Amino acid sequence: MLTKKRRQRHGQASPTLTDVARHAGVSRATVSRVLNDYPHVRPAVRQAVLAAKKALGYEVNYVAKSLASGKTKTIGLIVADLLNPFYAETAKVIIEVARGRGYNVILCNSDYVPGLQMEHVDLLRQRQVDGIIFGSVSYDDPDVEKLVTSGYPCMLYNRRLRSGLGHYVVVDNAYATREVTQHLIALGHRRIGFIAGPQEASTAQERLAGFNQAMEQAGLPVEPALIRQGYYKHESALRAAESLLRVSGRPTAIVAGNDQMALSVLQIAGELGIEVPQMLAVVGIDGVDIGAHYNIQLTTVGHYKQEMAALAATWMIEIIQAPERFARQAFQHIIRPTLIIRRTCGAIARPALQRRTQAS
Amino acid sequence: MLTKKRRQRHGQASPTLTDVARHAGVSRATVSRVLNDYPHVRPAVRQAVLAAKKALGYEVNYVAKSLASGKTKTIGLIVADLLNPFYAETAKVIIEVARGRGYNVILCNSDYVPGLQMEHVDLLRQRQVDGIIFGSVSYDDPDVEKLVTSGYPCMLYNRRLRSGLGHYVVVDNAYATREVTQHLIALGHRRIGFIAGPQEASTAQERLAGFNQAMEQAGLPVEPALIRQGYYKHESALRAAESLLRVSGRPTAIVAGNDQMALSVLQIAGELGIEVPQMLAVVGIDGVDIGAHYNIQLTTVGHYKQEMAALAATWMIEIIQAPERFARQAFQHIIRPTLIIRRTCGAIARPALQRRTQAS
DNA sequence: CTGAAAGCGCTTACAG
DNA sequence: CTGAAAGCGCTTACAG
Repeated sequence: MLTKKRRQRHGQASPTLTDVARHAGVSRATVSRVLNDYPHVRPAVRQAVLAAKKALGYEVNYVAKSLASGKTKTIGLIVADLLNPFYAETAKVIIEVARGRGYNVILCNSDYVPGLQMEHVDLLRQRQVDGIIFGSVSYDDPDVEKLVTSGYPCMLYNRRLRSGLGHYVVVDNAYATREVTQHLIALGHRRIGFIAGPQEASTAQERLAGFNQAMEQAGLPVEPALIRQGYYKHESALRAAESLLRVSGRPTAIVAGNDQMALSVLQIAGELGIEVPQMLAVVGIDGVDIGAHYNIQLTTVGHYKQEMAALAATWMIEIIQAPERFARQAFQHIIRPTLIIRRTCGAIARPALQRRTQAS
Repeated sequence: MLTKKRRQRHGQASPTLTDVARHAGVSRATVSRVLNDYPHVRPAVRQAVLAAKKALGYEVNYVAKSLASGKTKTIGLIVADLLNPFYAETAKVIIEVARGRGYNVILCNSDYVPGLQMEHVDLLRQRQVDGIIFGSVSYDDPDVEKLVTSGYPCMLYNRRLRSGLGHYVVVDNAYATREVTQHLIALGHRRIGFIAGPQEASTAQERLAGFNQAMEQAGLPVEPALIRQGYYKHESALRAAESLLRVSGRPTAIVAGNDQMALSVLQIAGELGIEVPQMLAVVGIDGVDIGAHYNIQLTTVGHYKQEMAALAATWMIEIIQAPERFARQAFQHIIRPTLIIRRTCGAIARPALQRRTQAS
């Protein structure tokens, strides 16, 4: 009486492929073939196997299958912060695209800490995930570079490596920031503040560069005193915005390095009694959903996050399934975003009512 | 020359436990023992194994370990909608608690579709996850009930089963809704509208019941015309709120079944030119982060989601690790939430500035 | 078209 | 305290 381990644990054991084979009177190899839709199986045999499977209520054990086949049909996804709507919104798309192709995703939060990210990478590799999608890679990260050049299936989205290595899908950050800055300049703003993301993020550097470009092209001075570090985090962005708004000769407009920090600026402005957009224009970047809310109406640059996430997931899976296709040629895609003009920039007197009134 | 499969794939193979054993001159069993911190191993042998591991750069293969040990150290988490901040915020806590105890989580999105949830359950079981945390179980769900009574490790949070089966951690929804409704009544409101969640959610039924209780206790009539279905979704809540606000004799206050729908009410009120809180009081339930934003300042019932998520994760793992402890006695925890008074209910003339000014 | 056999990389009683 | 052996539940060349 050979008791399977499972039998010991719960009262009853799940049937295995061996059980199905016995029930159908065929070999385990044959069962495996029909279960995996191999071509050359006699219809009668196929029917018998399927009947046995149904009779026993057999379900495949993916762990065993993974060990034998060398693929887990699982991908790891590392984001900086699930509380930043940008990551929640892109994670959702990635999870759904992956699911549509039979992949599950293990979600990890690096909390904007580069060290934590590598811990997750190690763990995910131990788990034998088929690939890893990074939402928050550091601009210079020797570990990730090594991983990428080793041929390990990786996909970067949102941020990329300074070296330019690896497969990635990003937005044209300099363009995005130029767009939004030029928009403010066109509205007559001259003293424009900027709240930057952390140095180690490519997005932060590129967005700052775009801001500087727009200012210079307009012949406006870039005052260091008007540039503050917000680290893409709510708390630090609050402090950055507050100090920016408490100086004498404060800016008349602020470009936030992302929507999350733009929300922080709106928070502080409100608390300080500085009316937006009458006394201060505020713009962000990312196009997170909440920015469209009536009480927020954040002007931003967006319309790219869904595409970015879908591309990242789709091509991650392509790379996993045919790595040789991508060994020489990296998949590198840059999306051009769209300026979304809403209320906080001051360009619109009152909100449009079209959509709602028509829906009534 | 026995080429491992891995060797065929990439240029080089990862070292296995067998390699470590050979390198250290011991058996694989011994390597396994030191790697898993078994007590009775001679210190010298332990050192040798650890040295070999380091020399080879060995990392465990969790898939093999899972197959042999029968545990994957992975839990499944099914939420209704990652775009609802409540789920993003609780998912983050669950992922972090799990990580602290060595568990990874596979995140699934049921999109409020009961059928999709069962698909995910089947997939997660095939993946041999050690347990499943449900964030959005249906009030009546024979499949989940069967799963729960079969002894499969499950944890429900947020919602529970009508049968009362299973381990769960929920908030006292009736109390929560009574609190917020009584608050509105105390402020003088008599015509109060309610936007309900979907029938199949225990939270929706309990919150509606709490609303009715508060109204009845105050001797106020519950007018069916003032109760609308919002399904916990933005789009349908928009429609529900709009129809509620366009009737003649519209309510002076609206209780939304959750914060997500309260945001929808604020959206519509804004678009219709109905000022909050002067012309309409709005309250929600959940205490999502964005509700605290200056531009929103949503009165709600909260201060429970972190605890709920942490308890769900912690006890899920306890149950996984000692199922016999919970075979007779279910873990069932009900959290009493706190009323959070902010601006949208009209109780506060102008927002408090304390925190900020003190921080300056 | 199908089966016997080896193998994936671990763990775990069972001896000693 | 340690090793030999069996086993976890699959897949995959290799024959036929």
